[in-house]
Amino acid sequence: MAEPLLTIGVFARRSRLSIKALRLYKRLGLLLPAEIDPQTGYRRYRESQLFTARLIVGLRRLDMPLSEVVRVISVAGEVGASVLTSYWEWVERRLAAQRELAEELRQSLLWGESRFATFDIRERDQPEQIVVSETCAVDIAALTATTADMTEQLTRSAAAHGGASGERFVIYHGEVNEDSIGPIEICIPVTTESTATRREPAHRQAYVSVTKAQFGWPQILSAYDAVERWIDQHGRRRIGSPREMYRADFDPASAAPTDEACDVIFPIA
Amino acid sequence: MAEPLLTIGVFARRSRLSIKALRLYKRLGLLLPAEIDPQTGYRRYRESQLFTARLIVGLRRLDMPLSEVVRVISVAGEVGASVLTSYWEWVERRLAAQRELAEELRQSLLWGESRFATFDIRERDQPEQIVVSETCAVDIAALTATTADMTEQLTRSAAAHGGASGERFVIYHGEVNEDSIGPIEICIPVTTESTATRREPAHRQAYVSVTKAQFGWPQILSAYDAVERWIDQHGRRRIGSPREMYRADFDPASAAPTDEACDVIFPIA
DNA sequence: CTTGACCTTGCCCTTGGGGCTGGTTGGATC
DNA sequence: GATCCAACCAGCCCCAAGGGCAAGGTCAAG
Repeated sequence: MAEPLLTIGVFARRSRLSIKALRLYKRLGLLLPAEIDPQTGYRRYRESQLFTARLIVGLRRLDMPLSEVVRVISVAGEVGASVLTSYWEWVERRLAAQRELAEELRQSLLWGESRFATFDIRERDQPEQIVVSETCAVDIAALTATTADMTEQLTRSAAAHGGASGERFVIYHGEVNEDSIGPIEICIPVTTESTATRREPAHRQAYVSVTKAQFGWPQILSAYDAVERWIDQHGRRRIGSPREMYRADFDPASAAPTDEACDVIFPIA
Repeated sequence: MAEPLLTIGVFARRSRLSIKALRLYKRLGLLLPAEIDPQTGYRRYRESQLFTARLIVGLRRLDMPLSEVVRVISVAGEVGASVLTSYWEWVERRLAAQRELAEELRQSLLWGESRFATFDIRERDQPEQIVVSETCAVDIAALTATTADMTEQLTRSAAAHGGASGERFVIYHGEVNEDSIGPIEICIPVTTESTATRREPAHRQAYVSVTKAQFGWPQILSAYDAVERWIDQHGRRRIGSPREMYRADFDPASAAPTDEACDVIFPIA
């Protein structure tokens, strides 16, 4: 016997989707009515479609975008479950980062701008360096993984050039903002020159040391800003892209929030 | 000496807000330029406004709506921090609920519709009851708290009418959906009639017991649906609003997932 | 036959901007 | 003084994921 067909109103009530949503999902091909009366345009749904509809309700309550919902329901079963799992892991990662940021912002609100004053900007001369380097463009999500990868590669490369002779640094040639990072160049100083190395010219630099607590995104922007402000106020002039030099002995996992993680550096005239 | 004014471009770069966002925030009164050239319309920002701008960047990264961001930055300091804190608590609460739901959905994807078949729908006669009751409309977020509140009130009221003579139940007179709940009526059966009581007439009812695991939102909808389907398929007819009757011995904190939490009930003809 | 509930499409609204266009302006150079 | 380009302005349409409403067609009960 044929499954009874439900009108859109009944289907909406029983699925807890709105009629508007059902029409949208039909347009998007997400949940197609079992049949559409060619005369009247009335939609009819099968009762068995309620399962899919409820699944969509649930996934939307997780704020999963419809484009991803499509992927889950079109390949239901284990594959769909794995899409859901990886989406949820993404949500949890994002939330963990936001949670840290929320705490930072709370402190910032309580202490006001005083945090800005605590930066201790200095200047120094940086002699010429021979470096092995690699340039790439990544977004902020992939930043950590990519730099780790590239650092490992470069460390091997450095070994072939007399070994690292200083601490690695990253030059941010392009704009660094929330969802895209201009080209970045990872450099490791080495002792021996070759065709695989380049010379980073000597220059004077203004810099500040930032702690692990100040190192995250976007907290570190305050450090950049403090240095830029210092440069303005002290009549210096920027002459190159900013860079970050990492402490070799810094381990994000074990470091205390007040341990120094890196220097934020601007070359100046 | 006067603070130097920054053009919108410079201010955007240093705050990491987009020019588009800055223009929007001006329209909304969220972050007003220090001055606007009456001839050219060029905006100029004070350097000190960078602090606010960065705060906004951070709050937006927490997905805080601009309407709430306004509240934080307009009352910065402790009050702003408390707005942030309560927003963040809301986020965490929401995420905790979503996390549970995600796990439910994962199971659902893996097991398919088989979960539907496990409902054991029955019918029974419900004799007339004398009840003390209270009706209100709440949204789903306040549902738990409100019902707890009202239950407490009614329990006291019931004590004045001979004490509770049965298990409390809630009649859902209106549509129950994600962000609004039609009027709900909380009822406690009592022994003694008075002007504060009403009679709930005798009727036959179809019902199913749901476990703690099925009790959450929107999982419980499957139970409602199973009963409705049963009613259709067995030629019965609904004659009233659905209700949930809670087990007196059910404690959400200590119950196992398979413990029965309540009955989902539809009066039938 | 009428009434009211239900259904259709279509248009504009939301949030927080992004993208693009066309028209000024500012500062530097020729 | 002329030119040139980068920066700036306002204004328009676009996104997701629908909500609200209007104008009109359909269905079933009384």
